[in-house]
Amino acid sequence: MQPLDPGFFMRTDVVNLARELLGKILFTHFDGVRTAGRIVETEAYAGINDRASHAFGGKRTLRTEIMYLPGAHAYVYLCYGMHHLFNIVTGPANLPHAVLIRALEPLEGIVTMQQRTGKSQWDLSITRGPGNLSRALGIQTRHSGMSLLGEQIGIADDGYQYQQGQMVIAPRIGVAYAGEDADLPYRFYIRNQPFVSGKK
DNA sequence: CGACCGATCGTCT
DNA sequence: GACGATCGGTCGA
Repeated sequence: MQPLDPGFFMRTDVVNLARELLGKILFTHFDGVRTAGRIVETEAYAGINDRASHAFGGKRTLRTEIMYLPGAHAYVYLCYGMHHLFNIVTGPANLPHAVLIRALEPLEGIVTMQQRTGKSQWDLSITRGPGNLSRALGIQTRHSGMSLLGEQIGIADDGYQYQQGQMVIAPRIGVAYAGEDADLPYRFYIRNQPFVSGKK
């Protein structure tokens, strides 16, 4: 178990990067409590030329300014008024690329995850879907802009690697508003992995 | 199964 | 004032 090379987050090929994040570990360490899970589903958001990206057209607002930070920062925003969606900012400063983490296989702190999500029994939905996994790991919009190279939130590598044949490439979910870009093959997930979101 | 719907609120126009 | 990078429930076939 070791942190990723910081240079990994500075790469400009966000789509490849999203695929390579499959199998890595997302962890949080808040108030002495650690929770972690293996990333099994991601989506790439390719900056100013991607109609599905909050930074499309070079849009800069108080919220999206975080996307323009250099790589290895968290971009967290509130969706539908209730879900905190966690993204990894990638690339150099002022290249607003990001990878949305959509699902995890729980690894550590499962009891804490159940407490945070209010689930009394084992349930696949605990880290299935971007809103659910953020709740399980305690990630909120107040963490937007936080470094992923510190103690509290980060990406780790335990050497586990999925085979190419286990990875599925697909269009992103919930971006119909993006016109043609809604069909871009920017979603990556592990075949037959029960925590992967989406229908069936 | 699939389609639809309500919850809920920060952000931007 | 409108709108979501969602989720979980309901309803009908």
